[in-house]
Amino acid sequence: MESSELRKAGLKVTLPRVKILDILEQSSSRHHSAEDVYKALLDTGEDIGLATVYRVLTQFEAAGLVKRHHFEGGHSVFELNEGVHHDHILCVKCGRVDEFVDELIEERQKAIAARLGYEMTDHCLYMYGICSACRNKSG
Amino acid sequence: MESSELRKAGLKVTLPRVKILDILEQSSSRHHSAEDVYKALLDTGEDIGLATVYRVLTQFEAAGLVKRHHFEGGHSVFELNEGVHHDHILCVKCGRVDEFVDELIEERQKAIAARLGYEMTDHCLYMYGICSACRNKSG
DNA sequence: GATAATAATGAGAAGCTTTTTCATCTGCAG
DNA sequence: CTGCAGATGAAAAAGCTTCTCATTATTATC
Ligand SMILES: [Mn+2]
Ligand SMILES: [Mn+2]
Ligand SMILES: [Zn+2]
Ligand SMILES: [Zn+2]
Repeated sequence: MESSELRKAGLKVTLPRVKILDILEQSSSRHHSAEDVYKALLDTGEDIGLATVYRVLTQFEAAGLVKRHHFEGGHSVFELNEGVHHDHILCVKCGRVDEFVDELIEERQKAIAARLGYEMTDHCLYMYGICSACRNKSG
Repeated sequence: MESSELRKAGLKVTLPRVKILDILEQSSSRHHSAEDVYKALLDTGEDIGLATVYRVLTQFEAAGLVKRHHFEGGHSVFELNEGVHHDHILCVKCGRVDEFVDELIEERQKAIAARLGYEMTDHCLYMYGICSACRNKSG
């Protein structure tokens, strides 16, 4: 239940927070912009302000409930934090997103950070390309 | 000489383009925001508009003269395109940037894209951490 | 269940980076 | 040298995100 997750995260259980968490958990897609979430709220008849959506998503991020990404194009994209790190590959034609994990890459990254004297706090790997569906469509 | 590089890229040799290319080539740092370039122009007494800086950098990117990156924080960062792909690790305290290439990671990325059915067009790996200088300073 | 203290919300204004508009200017082909 | 396509600068606008502040909701306490 959402309310216990919110309480566990040290957040008051308010209607906007419950509804936003609900959308993140129930939606068929994993990656949402703030605008996506806002529109989904409107669709379900909830009258929640865009400023609140941004605020709540930022709080969820601080609480570790969601992860924020910066896919090409500048704006932020959020997804539920399931606790397992993964990276992304995006189709530049249709916006499809696939996720993957590669332990060998993760290891190499750690080694590189260590060699360059950094204590790594975060890392992200974005690949961009044309998915097979889009290649079949447009040649 | 800058003018021949510009001509080779199919761009008219104008004062703003020459000066901006000059800054990218002469500056001690490799990675510049549009604002950085604009300020550097002001410092050298050139009265070139910020809109022109953005326009020219975007044209340079299209011409392959520079690479654009999106480091954490949203705004674009530009560097001269020396033709060799590389990735970046950034210090979240002081903003230091180091560059690296890892052939093994590059290979794995290609394999992953192929496995997921993508024809890769671009990829970037960003690591964030605390550099050794900053760790020694603040414990 | 009612009350008070505290935190959250919504609407709109504002902030920041980047792009667009448009009148003026400039590089360069002829 | 001339003329014109293309480039420029200033200001306005766009797009995403954050801030402000008056109002409202939640939660701890009685
Ligand atoms: Mn994901
Ligand atoms: Mn670089
Ligand atoms: Zn696609
Ligand atoms: Zn540092």
